[in-house]
Amino acid sequence: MQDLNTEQNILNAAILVFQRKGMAGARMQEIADEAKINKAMLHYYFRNKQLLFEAVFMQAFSQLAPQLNLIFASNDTVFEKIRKFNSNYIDFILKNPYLPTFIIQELNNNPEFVKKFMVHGNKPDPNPFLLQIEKEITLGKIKKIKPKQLLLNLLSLSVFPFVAKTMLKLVMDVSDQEFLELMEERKTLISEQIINSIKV
Amino acid sequence: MQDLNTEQNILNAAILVFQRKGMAGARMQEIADEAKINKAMLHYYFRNKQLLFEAVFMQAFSQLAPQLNLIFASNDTVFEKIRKFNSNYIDFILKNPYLPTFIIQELNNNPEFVKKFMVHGNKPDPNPFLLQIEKEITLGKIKKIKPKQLLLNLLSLSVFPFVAKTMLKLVMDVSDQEFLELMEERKTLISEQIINSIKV
DNA sequence: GTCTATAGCCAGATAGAC
DNA sequence: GTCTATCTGGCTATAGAC
Repeated sequence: MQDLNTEQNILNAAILVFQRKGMAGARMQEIADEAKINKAMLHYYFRNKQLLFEAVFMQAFSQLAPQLNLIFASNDTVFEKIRKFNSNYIDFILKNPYLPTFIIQELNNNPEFVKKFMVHGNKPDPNPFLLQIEKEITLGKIKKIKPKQLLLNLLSLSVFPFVAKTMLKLVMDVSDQEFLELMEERKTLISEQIINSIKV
Repeated sequence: MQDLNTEQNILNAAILVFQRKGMAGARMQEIADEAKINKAMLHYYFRNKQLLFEAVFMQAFSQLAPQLNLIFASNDTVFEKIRKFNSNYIDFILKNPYLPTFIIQELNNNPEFVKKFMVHGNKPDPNPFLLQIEKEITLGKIKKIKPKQLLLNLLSLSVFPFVAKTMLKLVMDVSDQEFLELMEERKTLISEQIINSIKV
């Protein structure tokens, strides 16, 4: 796992630390320790903290967006997309549980900065999905609802538990194991609830 | 609005800055500027940054929890609680939009620290609500569902849009005005969707 | 490419006059 | 209680040997 590539090794360590502490709270020394290399190496490879952070953020963000667009832009029906979204996306987040929190946190602390990454193929584009919802409503295939509200519901139900995991575990008194089981169950639970709410 | 009380004046300024930048990113100078007082005053009143932060966090947290418990512990039916929760809680967050993000962010960055506040009447306690759901399921009043999943749905649908607001505005191309309208609509929209999903 | 040593800066904290 | 001036420590960043 080590030394395949010092640069990727640093990135992996930086992801962990930036995710735990955020940009401002992260320490270059802690990243170096995590990567088991010398602190000076960080500067050798990434010049400074800001650039290292941007590399980490870029990598995180560019994983998330295409994943979303793949589903939004496919040829499936709205029902199928909802099912696929929950199944695939929750799976994806389970494998990268830090991503949503990290992105939302840094986006809140530094909204301007993030817009830099919102270009080319990196921007999540829900428009195809929103237009499709309009269309299926007109065709009488699903109940009337503001497309953005439907999308909000979809995102809220699937992403929120991960963002608020620490709080939820505390408040609802849930173990890591139970949390995983609940998330596993949600893959289908949420889909059925949403579909049920718009089924004609 | 100023000088009523220097201590509260500082707290108000600190809330703003800590919310924008988080504990690590916040600067004592920025808080002093925001409060239009001298930096030394911060130390005079709150001794150090950590204690000032704890005072801010405590104030934020102790607003949120009772608000929740009031609804969870009332004598209403599950349906009524769901309606009240969405109406009251979204209203409350609209007036304090920084609260959920702030709490979730600092809780993620420093899980240990937060447990200090999770005592006395300050801990959100969803148990009465969870037990009530079990009971109404047994009585055949609502469909079978894991109580925790229902609570997760409720919290997700109402809180997530606020936590992810910056991201959502960017991705869904929504103005502040439109965001408010969507949230206003959600007060009833969400309730009906959730109730619909568990109605026998 | 990797390391040690250190420069330089910035932010939290305090001393002390008023 | 409020201010100015200043100390101190910690952290980013670089110089330079190997």
